[in-house]
Formats: sequence, structure tokens, C-alpha cells
Amino acid sequence: MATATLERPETRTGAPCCAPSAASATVTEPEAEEYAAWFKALADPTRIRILNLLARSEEPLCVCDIVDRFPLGQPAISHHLKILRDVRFVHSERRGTFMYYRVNRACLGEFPEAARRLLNA
Amino acid sequence: MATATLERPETRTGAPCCAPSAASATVTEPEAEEYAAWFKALADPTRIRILNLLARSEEPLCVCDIVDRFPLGQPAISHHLKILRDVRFVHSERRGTFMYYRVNRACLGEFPEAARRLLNA
DNA sequence: CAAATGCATCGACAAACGTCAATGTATCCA
DNA sequence: TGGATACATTGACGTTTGTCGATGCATTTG
Repeated sequence: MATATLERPETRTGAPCCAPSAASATVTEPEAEEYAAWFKALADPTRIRILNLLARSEEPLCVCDIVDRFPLGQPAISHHLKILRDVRFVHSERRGTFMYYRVNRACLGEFPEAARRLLNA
Repeated sequence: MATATLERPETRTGAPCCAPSAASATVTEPEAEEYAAWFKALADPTRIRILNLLARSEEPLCVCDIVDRFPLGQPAISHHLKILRDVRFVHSERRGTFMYYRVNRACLGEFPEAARRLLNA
């Protein structure tokens, strides 16, 4: 899957986050693909746990911190982190040779509200 | 995937819906699989649009009504409806030879809140 | 009962996903 | 400059997913 598929105009123009300002109206096919991409990023137990781990951590965590907590190899963890980064659920920041990850609170905060508008119309 | 995987004790004992009463604590691996199953059910554009269609409809819709709105065959639509039923996002009811589907408001209402507790800890 | 209708299920197939081992890249340090 | 460290990327593999055509089942109607 191409990364560009998950990058929306709003994000490229500097909008803080994810919500496509969905009114409680009909969801078009492009919008549906966008929503599905967000849900797909959460459709794996490991990513759920990584995200919860980052959400509950005061400090950003480096990749090796995360690898230590899972029975998976480092490439698998990096793969999941990339998926979470592509949909803007997490941010990453270099510190020397370390990459520190933290949740994108603006994005995760808007996500449940977007889900509500979508499903609870 | 077996249907039984998506049936949690609460649903079997008559609880209204989905939320596993997740405090804002560490998500265990079984809990993560449960959450992932819900998100997985929403990780497809067609299911997003089916769910939005049902959510915006006052009246329940039969399968042929839904089939008419998508460029997919009837087996594909039935397949997606089964996935949405397995996670309790929709209900189905027979009327003669027709199967009428409607959203499970209790479930879809709790889902965003569960997502918030999970991600916005 | 028999035919017709609406939907579910099955079998098959291509595409996507998750994982690992191996390798590449960037940064720090001696 | 060269080695070591932390992470990303690649290629391969088995599993899962989404779709279709064909078929089966339940219900209504003649």
C-alpha cells in the first residue's frame, strides 16, 4: 500500500489532524476509503498495544523500549510504527541514534469524535 | 476467522454492547485482540458506507436495497453484513423472505467512547 | 406440492497483511 | 577514519481478506 494514499490534503497543508470535517451526511467513496485507512491502522492487536503504551507514557519512547515489551522482532515493530505514523496517530523525533515516538494527541482526540459523527448519525 | 472469536462473555450473558469496561490502564493482549476485531470490522470502505447508510436510514433496509447502492454482487454485501453482525454493529430481522438490517445504536454509541478511553488515556 | 424469490454459504482466486532474516542507513564515538 | 549502535528497508513466506460464480436454504405464492 502506498503511503501517499493516507496523506490527505488537510495534513499536507498544515491542518493539525485527521478529521475530514464530516457532517452527518452521506459518506462518499473517497471519504470512506480515508476512514477505512484510519480504522485499518488500528486493526491489529500489536498496534493497539503500542498505541496504548505510548498514550500512557509521559515521556516519548524509543523503538528499543517498545521492542523490549513485545515478543516481536525490531523490523516488525518498526513496520507497525510506520503504519501508525502514516495516519498521523504518532509522531517521531530523532535524538542522536534514537528515534523517540509519542502519540499525536490532537489526532487521537479527534478520532473518536469523527467516529461518532460517522456512525451515530 | 471464527465467529466465536468476536463473541465476548458480556454479549453472551446479555450485556447490551461492546465496551469491555476498559479503564485507562494497560491494555492486555486479549483485550487488544478484541479492540482490533472491532476496528477490523470498520477497516473496509464498503463496510463504512454500508454502516453509514444504515445509520442515516430511519427504516431498516433489506439486503437488496443495499445491493442496489453498490457496484458489488449480493454475496459480497452479505459477507460484509455478516462481519458487521458478528461484532454487533448491526442487527438483522426476518420479514418473510427479506432480511432487514439496522444499526445497533447502543453499540455504535459506546464505540467512540471506548476508543477514547483506549487512545486518549 | 412446485416454482419463484431473497438471502446465506461454498469454493476458488488474486491481492493485501504480518512476520522474519538479512541488509542498508544514519549517527555517535574512539 | 573506522567501528559500533539504533533504526529503517528489502525480499520472502504463510495467512488473511475481498470478490465472484455457483449452489443451498428458507419463505411465499400459485
